Amino acid sequence: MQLYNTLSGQVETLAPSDGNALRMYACGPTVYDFGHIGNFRTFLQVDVLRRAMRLLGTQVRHVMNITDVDDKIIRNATAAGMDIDAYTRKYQEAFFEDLDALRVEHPEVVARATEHIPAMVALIERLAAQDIAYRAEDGSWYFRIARFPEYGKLSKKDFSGITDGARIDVDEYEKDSARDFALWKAPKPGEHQWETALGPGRPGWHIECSAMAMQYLGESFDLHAGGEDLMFPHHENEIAQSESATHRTFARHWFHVRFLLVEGRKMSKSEGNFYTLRDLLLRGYKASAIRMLLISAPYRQQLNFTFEGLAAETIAVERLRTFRDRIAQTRWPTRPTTDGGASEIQHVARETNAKFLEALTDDLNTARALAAIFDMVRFVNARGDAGQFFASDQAEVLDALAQFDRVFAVLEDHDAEWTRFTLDWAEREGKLDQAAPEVLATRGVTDTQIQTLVEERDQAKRRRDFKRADTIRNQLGGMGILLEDSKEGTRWKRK
RNA sequence: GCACCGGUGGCGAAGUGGCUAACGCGCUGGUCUGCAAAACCAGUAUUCGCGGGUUCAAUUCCCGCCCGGUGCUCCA
Repeated sequence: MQLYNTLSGQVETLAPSDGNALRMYACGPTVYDFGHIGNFRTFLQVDVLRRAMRLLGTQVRHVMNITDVDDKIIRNATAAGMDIDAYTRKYQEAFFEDLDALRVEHPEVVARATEHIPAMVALIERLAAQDIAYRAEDGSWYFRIARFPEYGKLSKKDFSGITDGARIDVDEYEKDSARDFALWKAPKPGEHQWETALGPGRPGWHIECSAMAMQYLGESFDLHAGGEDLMFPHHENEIAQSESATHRTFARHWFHVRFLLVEGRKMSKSEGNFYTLRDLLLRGYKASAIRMLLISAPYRQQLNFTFEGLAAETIAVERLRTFRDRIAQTRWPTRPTTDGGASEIQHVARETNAKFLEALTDDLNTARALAAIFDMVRFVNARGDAGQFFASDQAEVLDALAQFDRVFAVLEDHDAEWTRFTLDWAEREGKLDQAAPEVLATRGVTDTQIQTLVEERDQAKRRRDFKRADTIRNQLGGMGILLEDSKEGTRWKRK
């Protein structure tokens, strides 16, 4: 795997340093609200990376944190009159449901900040022992940036002008240098706090990732991932804390996912283009199409998320599924002459596999990987139409699709389940009015009902009662069902 | 303002110092079909934000400008 490393600014080989599992840490969500598509682009790209590594035969030990205590959580929980645990639990559950809907593999370890306070305290004490961490008058602890000359090496910033000792009161905390960042925050009245050797309070934001990453992956590990915004200050601070404490390289490889645009603009609530996954599912977009769109452009590219694009990916996913079904379900003829060698189609399937892997290992070029698959689809479909596809070709083509799907994970159709799940959720939350009418129309329709109508139409077709057959097709169409007649019978799918 | 990314057809996007500028979607025409759907075939950017430069040759390298994004203390 050749992967761009933010730290070096170069594309480098990514491999486990110890020859075993790739040890990777990815910054997870702050659970104060439902995840939006921007969050999920990052989680999906990390998913593509870990799936690609596994496809290459590398095991992965992936740790993800859940930030379940921070300013926003405290603010929102207080406003809701809730304990922070009760408040964050809801969003944690929702987060994992959303990951499942998007078929994002769960990390091997999920680490909650509130469950790792002792590890954070120990790390701060380790820094305090070197006088790198210091306690301010109010009881907060800060990291002395002047003691870490390499500060800025990840984000390529020059902080050499930072002077130590100048007392600047930039906010309500007192610190020695304006750039010094909080390791531990003294409690404010009524706030959730922990009694520790450092005094009462709660952790600063950055310390959790350092402490938990090192707890589960060791002081030095292979890869650290996150959204591009986290590069500074979050990741820079993690490096400073960790490397000051251990005098070892924290993470060797840094993976940052570029932000997406929505309809050509940055996504923000004030722009009115801010979407959670659930918003999109309620509008009738399929989870698989959302996954496909968010991973179709390479992670270093600023993807422009549009509804037109989402509709396009819905169709693209459908085309791949239709192709897979066609190859798998058709009774293909036996190859007339067998010279023992691989057929042209078998060659194409193998070449597709090779191109697919080559694209992925080239800095996760998902766009090129997809192009390889679609080239095969077009070629094989054409041969199939021409009667030049044989039963002996089936396995290798399906193999290529399977390999593709180990990374892209869009061929299995769980879309209707997740739409139904989201509708049930919306009903409980009193948000059903946000669902698109077409989505609501499909809601009560069961597979059995559809099957009955499909059979009735087939019978009508057999007695050449096309008027009746078309009536039923229209009826099904109104229920969001699309029919496909073929020699093997009638297939249906939800739009 | 400073730093770093990016601007490729109707939309999303790959890519390269010189071969017909991938792929997906859309659109137009055709084949197939009871009609559709699916699938296939053909067509759909003389051109890669704008201006200048380097070069035998630039979309690809350099400079300037315009536009978008990110960071500059807690937003994936």
